[in-house]
Amino acid sequence: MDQERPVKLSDISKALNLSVSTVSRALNDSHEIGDETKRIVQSYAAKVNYRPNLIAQSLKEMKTRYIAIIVPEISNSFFAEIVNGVEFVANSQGYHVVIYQTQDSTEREINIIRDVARRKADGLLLSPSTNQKEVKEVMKSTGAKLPVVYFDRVPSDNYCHKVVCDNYQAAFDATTWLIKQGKRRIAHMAGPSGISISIERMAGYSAALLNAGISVDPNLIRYSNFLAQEAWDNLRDLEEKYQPDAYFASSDRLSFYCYEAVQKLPEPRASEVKIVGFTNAPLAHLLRPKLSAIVQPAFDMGKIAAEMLLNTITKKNKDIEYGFIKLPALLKNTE
Amino acid sequence: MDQERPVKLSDISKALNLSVSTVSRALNDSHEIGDETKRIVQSYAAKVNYRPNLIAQSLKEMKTRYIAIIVPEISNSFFAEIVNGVEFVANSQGYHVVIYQTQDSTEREINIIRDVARRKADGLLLSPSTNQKEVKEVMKSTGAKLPVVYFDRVPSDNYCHKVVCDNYQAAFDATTWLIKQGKRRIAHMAGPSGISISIERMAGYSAALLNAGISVDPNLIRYSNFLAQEAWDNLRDLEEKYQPDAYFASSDRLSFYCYEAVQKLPEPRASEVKIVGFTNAPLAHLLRPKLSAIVQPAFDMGKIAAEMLLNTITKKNKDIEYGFIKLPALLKNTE
DNA sequence: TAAATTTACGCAATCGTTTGCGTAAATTAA
DNA sequence: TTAATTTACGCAAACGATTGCGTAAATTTA
Repeated sequence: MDQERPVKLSDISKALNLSVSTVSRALNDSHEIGDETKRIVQSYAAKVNYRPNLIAQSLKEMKTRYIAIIVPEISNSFFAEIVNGVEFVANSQGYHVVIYQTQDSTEREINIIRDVARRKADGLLLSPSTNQKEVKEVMKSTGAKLPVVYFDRVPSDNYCHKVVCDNYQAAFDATTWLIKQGKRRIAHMAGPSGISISIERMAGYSAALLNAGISVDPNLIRYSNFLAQEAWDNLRDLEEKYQPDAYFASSDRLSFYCYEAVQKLPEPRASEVKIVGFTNAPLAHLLRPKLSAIVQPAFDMGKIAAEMLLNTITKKNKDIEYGFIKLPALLKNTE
Repeated sequence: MDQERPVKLSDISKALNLSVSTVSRALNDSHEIGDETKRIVQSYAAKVNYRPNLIAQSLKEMKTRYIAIIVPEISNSFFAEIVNGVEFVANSQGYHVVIYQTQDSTEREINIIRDVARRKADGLLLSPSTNQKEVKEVMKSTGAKLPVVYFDRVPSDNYCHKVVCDNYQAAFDATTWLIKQGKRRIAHMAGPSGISISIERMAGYSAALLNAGISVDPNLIRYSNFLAQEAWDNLRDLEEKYQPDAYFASSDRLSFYCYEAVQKLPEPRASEVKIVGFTNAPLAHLLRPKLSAIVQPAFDMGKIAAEMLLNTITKKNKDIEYGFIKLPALLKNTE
């Protein structure tokens, strides 16, 4: 039953003295093939372990039955959980998921999008590190009609599918909690300015301060891109000049940079400065002193994003209706 | 320059009054096309943003220019780093990497291997959660001649490409270090029995004990599969009955289960029991008390595995020469 | 019983490329 | 000047599957 090369339809057709088209239809259980013939073909195909060549199928049908997801990095637990949610839904509907990493490089991101288009993925889940306009340009220039669902970092307009968590509320809650702990000089380690998550988290942070009668001090707000050096420089500068009594960190990485920097401070500051940050890392709750965490419902975000994408892929009526889902994020590990 | 659907060769050929074959050859810089024609075709193709359809190319050439990597889970830093190493090499050679997760399910693993074969990946990097024999069976039944490089968990025979770290030495060093810390009742939390890494790490652990004149106590050795519950049960049982003074954990997950279990113990045990475990998690070094870590050179393992795979893919002479690379792993975070 | 319909299959085009082969025209060699 | 070669292109098959259409034979209908 083993063979040297994959069995194809014409192998079966020759062996059974049937035409290729009959074999194809028999395997696809077409009504225009006799029951007896079907039985013969199907059992023979099973015996020789026939598997349709997916490339040929894809070329014919102009469908690949796979969706792509582009994330900054897979080792980030937040994105890993999203991927898991996506796979959960996609696999259950017979789709495969191809994961791409941009490592937060615009160049890589654009190349990947081009490649996804050329390989004719049926859809794309995207959390762009890049300028939104540029992404849409690239997408258009491929000429592909590639359905896209944005998640986490999303465009500001309403002409696209989006899945996010309630960044504003989460940032508000986190900052408010720090204030309740008696903190007043709360630094905000923000991600790159200009992208949706940074803007919303900043807004929540500011609102919480103002709500508590604390004015927003621009000196305590630092934007960092994805390079570790920039974050470290910001942290050192903050410690030297302003000595905040708490940090609110806007991403997984920034949370850990903050945590590490604070732990290196001399006591008693090291154990007095409180930190709360966005993170889905399962190890975070093992840290002492605690790193309080805003945990996003990443798995669900992935599930929902995949469902939206597959819906638009398989939809018959072409009138698009853009979806915008916002899920709550929870503050955890606050003793 | 934008268009509604992707431009294909025949679009260009019509627009320029040339045959499709001439256009194809011109774009591929064939010597049998005049310089002037080439210039015209290439500039027009650039103008209309022509990108070859990779599915059609793949079907024609029976090559897809992508390789697959199958890992238990991507959120595990060890595997994430391996993937990064693989992508580093593969991308530089024009290959794309498709990542699959088995979540340590045999069923998923087999389905994925089948799918990889059907989609005609040019090669496969595999760290099987599954019975080796079964994996080879499945591979054979697809009829695909799919080059494979195993990494981390590898078959015992020498008729395949393998990349591993020196598990024996690392386990020996880790155990020896614990002994030097004055520990005698060192428990070993091992992974599933029967797979290469478990066997080798167990051997290193035993050798270190014997080397120090300590007999190996089977009660202190616990095999756990990938389910958290099993590990927790083992840990509770160990604590109730034997109260080891140190733990040597054989994987990322087991390390953290151990760490968490120990931290929950009443003092002074919680701070006296020492733990050393295999982990590549960047957060591990932030833990206090320390979690000493055996760090595998995951990025390099990924690079080497990808190089081996791409070599066998692109090799002209068909006589296979199997490679077996073993890299050292380092004990870190031991103050 | 003749006509209409259904059943069960084969032929050939198609998806978008690549490539072996054929062939005029242009060039070189004899 | 004629023959041999090279240049520069087009035709058509191929990769492996799906599918519209055509058509004998079998069945049903009038």
